[in-house]
Amino acid sequence: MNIQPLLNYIKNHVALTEAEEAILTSKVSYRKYLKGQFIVQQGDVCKYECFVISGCTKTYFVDDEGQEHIVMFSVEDWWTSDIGSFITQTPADFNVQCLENTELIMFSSDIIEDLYIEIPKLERFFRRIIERALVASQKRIIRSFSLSAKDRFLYFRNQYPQIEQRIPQYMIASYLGITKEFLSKIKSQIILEQ
Amino acid sequence: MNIQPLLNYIKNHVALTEAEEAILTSKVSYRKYLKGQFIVQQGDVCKYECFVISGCTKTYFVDDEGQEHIVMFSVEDWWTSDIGSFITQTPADFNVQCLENTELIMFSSDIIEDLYIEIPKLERFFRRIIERALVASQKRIIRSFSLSAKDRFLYFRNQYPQIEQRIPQYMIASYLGITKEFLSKIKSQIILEQ
DNA sequence: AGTAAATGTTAATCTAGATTAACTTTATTT
DNA sequence: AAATAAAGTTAATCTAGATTAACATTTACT
Repeated sequence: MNIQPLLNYIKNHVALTEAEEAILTSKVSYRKYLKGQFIVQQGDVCKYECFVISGCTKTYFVDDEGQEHIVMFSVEDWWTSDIGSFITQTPADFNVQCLENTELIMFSSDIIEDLYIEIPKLERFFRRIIERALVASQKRIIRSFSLSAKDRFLYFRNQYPQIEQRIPQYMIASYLGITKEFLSKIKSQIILEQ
Repeated sequence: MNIQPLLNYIKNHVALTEAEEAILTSKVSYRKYLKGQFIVQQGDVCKYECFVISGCTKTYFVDDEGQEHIVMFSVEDWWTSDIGSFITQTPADFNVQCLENTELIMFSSDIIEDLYIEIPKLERFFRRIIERALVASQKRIIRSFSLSAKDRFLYFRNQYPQIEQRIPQYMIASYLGITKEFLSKIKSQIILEQ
């Protein structure tokens, strides 16, 4: 089990002692998933918050018309979960599926509460992570209302050039809230402009 | 200073002792704003997270074309702030303006860090508040991608019937990401259907 | 290598919602 | 009670992006 990327990541936010790192390491679990497998399925109760060690996942939901909408991608050093389901222990709105073979560190809902008490610094750490996620989510709402599809795509390409490379274009279109045909049109338009 | 609504609100999440309530009360500040006044202005660094005791605010930003986009409304027992600016102490993206005379309890960025240390239960409290806000924000993204303007309006009307009553319609249109003319059309369409 | 499946492109047509503009109704101020 | 401003409505026209469908290219599988 390779937990070092998580420890490094935590180090950027709070300083854990070796003893605290040992407690953390003993409580979390490690798991490998294959490409195509589901970490969470819509309707299940989500039991884990997961830190991605390697690989890539998509978080999406299927609407009443059967349309798939991708809400986020997660790659190395990102988190993935249906946090709404996790914190309330109610059925998940989202599916989390692996787009590549993926290694995760998993925090179960039971042990995370213990960890908050044993290592209060971790409660601070998660508070900060969630604050950042909230800010990012609010900014995404702004973008969805104030930018055209083309500008949202350019923003995405600029912010996550690595992700654009490893994910099929029709999934990026879904993430941007447009059809794959229209993204194709946008891309050919961008090429013509250069 | 009427802090009781905040203490009641906190009670729903964590149990504070009388001593802890006294510490909290001594550290937060209380302020009244008049209708039209700004709690935060785009470009300023946001110094406070605010709990609304009475009144109503809108949080909005102005895009490059000068268009106003309302991100949220806050009424009694809600929070208001530019949380991105608050946590990073960088210039705010948003304006927060009072739509009515408004009474607030304000947590400054300095004292909130002290409070987390003095009363760790408050760090838990804020973590949970922020988790909920994140979930709400993610669900709003889903709705913006998967629902038509009409369905977003019906959802809003159903979730926040009190807010619909006290806010001008053109602001609700802005919150929904549509023009006031189109909201007007939607409403007359809904009336015809009944 | 050859076939099937997955992914991406192009173009014609259609529609939800924007824009513009003129008008009506409701609040506010004097 | 007028006058003025703010808020809401209606209708005509326009456009960003959806839908449909046929085709092209890339990737994976036997």
